[in-house]
Amino acid sequence: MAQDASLYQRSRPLTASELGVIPWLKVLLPDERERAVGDLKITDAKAGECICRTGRPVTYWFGLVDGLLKMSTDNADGQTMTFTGIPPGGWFGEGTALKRETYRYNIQALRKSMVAGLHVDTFHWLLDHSIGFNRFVMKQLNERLGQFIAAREIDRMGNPNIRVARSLAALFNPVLYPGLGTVLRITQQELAYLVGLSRQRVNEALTILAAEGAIAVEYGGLRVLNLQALRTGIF
DNA sequence: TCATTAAATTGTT
DNA sequence: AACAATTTAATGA
Repeated sequence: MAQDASLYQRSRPLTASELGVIPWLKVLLPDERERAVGDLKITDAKAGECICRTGRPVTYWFGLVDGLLKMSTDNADGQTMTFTGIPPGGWFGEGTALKRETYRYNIQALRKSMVAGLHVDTFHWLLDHSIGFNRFVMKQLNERLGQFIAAREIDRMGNPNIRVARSLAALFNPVLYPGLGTVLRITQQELAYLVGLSRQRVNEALTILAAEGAIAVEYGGLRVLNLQALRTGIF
């Protein structure tokens, strides 16, 4: 339950390889890129730690360099509803950063993660100066909208197998998370937290999905063989 | 580089 | 929820 402030204090500049994971840097012009890189900070987040909590003022636009995050919100009953997971290369909070509001959801680290932050002022400067950056953010917002709608459907679905399948498909969404290849490093325990099922039920679902040929289960992760099948639930 | 040990992850009950 | 089996990571010769 560390505060945001302590996160920032542990921050440091990024290494070259860490910069390579940030998708939108590639669409910037040299001078824009220089300014953005100069302002980027990176911090470690321990497993279970909160990156941002609802109600806190926005100071940074966040992106994941390494690890796995979960985006969720607490509804009135105290139940937490998970919208989506965020794999490396994913950036979030642009909606709230745009309006300089407070966060509307929680971002929690599912395992030890490295989180990069860009100050909102620089975020706005990029919006004012870079066409490429605007295009990236717009595409991101549009995709996110679709994800939130899909998340509602997933939560309504009773069949856990389909639920796991859809959640995996969401994690693999290549537009929103371009940094991801075909292998997803996620343990079944982490996936269970993400989907909101028990680990053994997730294990069962994964076995079925593997038998259908949609994925291949590996130690400490899995490989997506048929993304279309995961999305539609038709094999 | 290889062997041994510890830790993490998975598959079952 | 607890167990055993398996895989990876770490350690040291």
